[in-house]
Amino acid sequence: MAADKLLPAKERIIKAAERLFYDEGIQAIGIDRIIQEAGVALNTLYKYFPSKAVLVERYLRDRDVRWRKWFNSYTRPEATFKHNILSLFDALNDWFHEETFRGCAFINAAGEFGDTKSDIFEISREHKKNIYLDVLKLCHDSNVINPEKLTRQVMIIIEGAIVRAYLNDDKDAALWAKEVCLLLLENYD
Amino acid sequence: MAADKLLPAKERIIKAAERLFYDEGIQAIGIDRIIQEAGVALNTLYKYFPSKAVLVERYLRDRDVRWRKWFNSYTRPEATFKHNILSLFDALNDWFHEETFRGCAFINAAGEFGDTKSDIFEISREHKKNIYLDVLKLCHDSNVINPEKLTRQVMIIIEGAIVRAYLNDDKDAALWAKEVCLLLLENYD
DNA sequence: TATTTCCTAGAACGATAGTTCTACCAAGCC
DNA sequence: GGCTTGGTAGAACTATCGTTCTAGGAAATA
Repeated sequence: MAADKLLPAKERIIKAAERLFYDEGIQAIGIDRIIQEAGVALNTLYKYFPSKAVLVERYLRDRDVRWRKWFNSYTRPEATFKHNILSLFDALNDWFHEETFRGCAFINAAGEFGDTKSDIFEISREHKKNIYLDVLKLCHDSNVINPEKLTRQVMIIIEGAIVRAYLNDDKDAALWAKEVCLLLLENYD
Repeated sequence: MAADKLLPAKERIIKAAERLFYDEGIQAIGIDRIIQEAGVALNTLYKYFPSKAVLVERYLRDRDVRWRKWFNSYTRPEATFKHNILSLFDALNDWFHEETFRGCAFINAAGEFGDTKSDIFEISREHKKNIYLDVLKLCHDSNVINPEKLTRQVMIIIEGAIVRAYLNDDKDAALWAKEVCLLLLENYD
């Protein structure tokens, strides 16, 4: 409907799909809703994306890159690894308070399709692994004995905060999580 | 197909629906699959459940009760609250190592439907709140100053472990989580 | 024997949604 | 002018799926 007519059609499709998929779920959104929201013809969509599945993949892969880029932007190379890890919870806190927050797109996608649609599930797994690796890189800069273990525990706190913020509507979950993480970082052997 | 013919039809339907919904997702399972798995006729299903939505609700409500009953069975009234809370992670550890583990049914359901199908989303929210209240009750038996805050933080660790165990295939997530929780309990003001 | 209850088998309806097809328009370029 | 490119509009095909309908069987009860 009210899509920016300035962008080329393909970009408008991607933008519309992303918003709708995240807001209302992948299976809940039909092609019709997407072309309506993007303001393009049905033919145009199928010209750029041969099937809905391809568009969904594109949505997830794009979001993986963009989300992590945004997430990591809260860290700085010159800061201590403790400071950087704690900063991630500031990112979460900002996210949770956004009007558009509707949980983790990948947890939701995995919930929609499970192992059955293995493509989508695998992308979700990769996303989670990618975040893990990003955090692991932060820990590697420290003199922590077991960075893998620490990263796993940090990731547990991060994922838990996301779920709580969404399903328990606890928008301050990042604050409580940050406290726990601080405790973890200070008491780490 | 190979359903116990001993149980009455309604029970077989519930059992089949539960297994299929949890294993493959709610939207992924059609009525046909359920009646096939339960070994009942289509008419029989519609006799007991006027619509799929009703059956889904039944599935979720039943699972909420059963899951929490199982979860709480790891605690004992005579034990200290610290011991009881840590025992919850033993429960999670057992769960994660089950062959049938496929994450939290309610996180998955919420991911499938989002706020759109508000009934299902609300049941998922209630489930999460119920667990929170169960844990809060454990904390109330202690002399902790701020039991609500502690409970929130414990819940973050629990939810995080579940997500990690599922989406990162980290079956030992409960062990790392238990360590974090121990740290939290020992350093609590 | 008649009747009710519980169940089965399978066709059929109706809506939705992904996908394809036909027809057409406007702009830029050779 | 003719051709390609990129787009629109909308009908139509196809499959799936939730749901309803018809017909009938088997066992218990009156």
